[in-house]
Amino acid sequence: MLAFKGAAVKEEVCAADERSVEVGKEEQLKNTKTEMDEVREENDRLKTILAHIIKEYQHLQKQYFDIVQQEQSKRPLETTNPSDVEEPDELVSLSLGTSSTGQKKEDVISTKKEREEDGKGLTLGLGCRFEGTRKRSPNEHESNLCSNSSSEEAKEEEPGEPRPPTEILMSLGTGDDEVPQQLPVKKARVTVRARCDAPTMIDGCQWRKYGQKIAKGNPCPRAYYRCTVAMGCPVRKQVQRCAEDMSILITTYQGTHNHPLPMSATAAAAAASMHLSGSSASEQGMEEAIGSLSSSSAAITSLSGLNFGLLGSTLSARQQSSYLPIPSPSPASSYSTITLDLTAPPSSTSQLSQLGRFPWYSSTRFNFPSSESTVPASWSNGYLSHEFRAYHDRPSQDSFCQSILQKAIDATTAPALNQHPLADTIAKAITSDPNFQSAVAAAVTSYVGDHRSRNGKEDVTHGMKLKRKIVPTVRFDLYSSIPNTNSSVPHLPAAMPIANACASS
DNA sequence: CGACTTTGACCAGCGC
DNA sequence: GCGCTGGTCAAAGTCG
Repeated sequence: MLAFKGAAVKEEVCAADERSVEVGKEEQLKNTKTEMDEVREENDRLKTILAHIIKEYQHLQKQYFDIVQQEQSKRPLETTNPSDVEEPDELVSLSLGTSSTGQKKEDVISTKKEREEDGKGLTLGLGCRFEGTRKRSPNEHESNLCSNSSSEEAKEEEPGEPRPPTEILMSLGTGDDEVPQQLPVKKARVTVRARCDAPTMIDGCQWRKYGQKIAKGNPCPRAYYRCTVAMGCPVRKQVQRCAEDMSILITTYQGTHNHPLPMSATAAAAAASMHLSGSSASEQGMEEAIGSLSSSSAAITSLSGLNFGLLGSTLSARQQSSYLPIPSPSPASSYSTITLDLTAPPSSTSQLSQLGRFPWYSSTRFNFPSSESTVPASWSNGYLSHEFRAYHDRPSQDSFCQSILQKAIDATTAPALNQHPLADTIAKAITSDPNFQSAVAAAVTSYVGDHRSRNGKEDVTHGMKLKRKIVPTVRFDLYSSIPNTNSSVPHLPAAMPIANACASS
């Protein structure tokens, strides 16, 4: 009897176990389904983003052709009136860097050629203009983010041969891939410092090593890589370990991608743009320049690159070569270097307290508890998914990131004593993702590439070179759209609030 | 065998 | 003009 009872109890226990197992399986199934749904939603969202990007691209292309046509129709007049070439009104309206004539007044010794360069500054000339608040040497004049275009053109251009705005416009954002046309130029560079054990950071692009050299002041060899994603892509990167801390990998990007970025890198760009856009960049004149552009969606979306560029220029205005605790690759060079320091130890408000001194630098100086920046397969879609979900998990992404930006900006403008624990907390939260370093790195590549023209290739069909400066558009689209979890439609207007947030500084 | 890396040579820019 | 340095080239070597 007892034995029977015992058997019955056993059976009950077994049944209970089976039920619990079934329940567990059901829950697992449920979770899996939920995850699948999330992935599906995310996929849809990405599709929407892609569609939007394409749409924007087409829109910009159309606008560009319109401008080309307009310029072509005006060309005869311009050839008879060289003064127009020096300061083309339309360039001013389109130029992010020529809106201020005050700058030219400051350049007492500016020659005609220099003025021509100013006229050519256009989008990348942004930095030039905002650096106008200080005196610059001729060298410095080239050494900023705008130098990509302006200095290149200055060298490409034969002195005394002012180009009509059309040509100037065409050559803007010139791709470095146009080797035959380009002499060695001074370019904006972006340096990323990150703790990384791998020889190089995985940033979504393919790189081929083409050289290695021992640089002065650093026993660690510097490796030279070029982008091999597309044939003739001019983007280069230098990788070197920090002499003081071998675990820190210093990656310097320069050049312009002449191809669409891999999705992973593009996505990373979006992720990082969120951070990079949030610095103290906006100045009044900048806003005005932006305003002259903001009549089109292209202009709006250009804010991204604009903003970024401005960040760099703002930075360079205060600190050429910005924050470089390591020996600068080329002290004598007039490169404008933006440094993203991703190596800061976890801490404290003290970092934000530095914002006032190094707005750009500090705005990107978030903590990365994980020292591993190389994430195997991190740039697969899986990573993408992870990355986005990480953002999505946060409520109201826009307000979230804007809050961060705003806080960072507040910290920038506030005295060091007036610190923002909230901002710090948020900064820590958003950067707690171990993949973020790679995200920023990829963003940098993206930026370096996007900063000027993505399609620097010659458009033979028009018998002229099409050098468009539209890529920041794409990146900003991503920026403004990806973080949004609630809306499947990229909400471009988000660009403006963000820009405003920057402007608020 | 092709792609990639290594490494010495070469070139250009800069300072003196 | 010379030397130093960074950056790039290209031949040779390596790897899968």
